[in-house]
Amino acid sequence: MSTQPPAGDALDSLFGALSDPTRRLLLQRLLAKGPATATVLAEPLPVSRQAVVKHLQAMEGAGLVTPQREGREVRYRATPERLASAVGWLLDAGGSWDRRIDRLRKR
Amino acid sequence: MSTQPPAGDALDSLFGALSDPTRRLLLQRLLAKGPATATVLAEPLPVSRQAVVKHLQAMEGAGLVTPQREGREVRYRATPERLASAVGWLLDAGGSWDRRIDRLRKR
DNA sequence: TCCTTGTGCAATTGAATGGTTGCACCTCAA
DNA sequence: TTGAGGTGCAACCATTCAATTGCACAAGGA
Repeated sequence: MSTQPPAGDALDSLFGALSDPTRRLLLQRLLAKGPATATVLAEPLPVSRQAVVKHLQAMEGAGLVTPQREGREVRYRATPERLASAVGWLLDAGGSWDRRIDRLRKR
Repeated sequence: MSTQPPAGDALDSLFGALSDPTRRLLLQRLLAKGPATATVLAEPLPVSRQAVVKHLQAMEGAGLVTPQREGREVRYRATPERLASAVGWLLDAGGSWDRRIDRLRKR
């Protein structure tokens, strides 16, 4: 039930969210170093805080991230469960067409 | 080397290609029923042939499909090897944060 | 109480995207 | 040789998207 039925729309926003390098970076950063606020996340990046906020909102829409208010700040936490949906679709589509996928299946 | 080096750009176009429902559909169709021309692929769809051509070009840019001229037609063949790149990145990013991914890893 | 810091909201801009139509060109079969 | 079917190219349009800026507002700390 959980890794199975990513309805079309969900896959749209999911893959869409992953198609941007900044967003992939944000996701990796959140996964590696834990929750953080948009302001902090924007610091090392060459874009404004607002830009980061928008990216995070897109990611939230895709279910990749969850905002959590704490006092006057908002920490975003990575919720990578949805990544499994993407993997699921890919394995499903790729099926047994590619040896490389079979290899990944079993690794 | 093969499932490894999805340089940023490659992932952009790859996930980007997968973020559109029509393109996912085309890919599945090509995988399921083998190579076909843009004209044929467009028939059951609610969009024009040219729209399909553009989608196929985007997919070609992502390495998901390869055009092959045969006489006066062009058959597009699915080349799902790149899907492994996507899966690779997802597993890498997801790491061991999600039980569901671990499950998929071993299935 | 002030003042600073972090968020949220809105308007704007420029570029990318998805789609269409029209037409020229090439290939092949009568 | 003529005509029909399949492609390719280009212009165009509407929508979405990434990003910026400016400003108002909430929450803590001095």
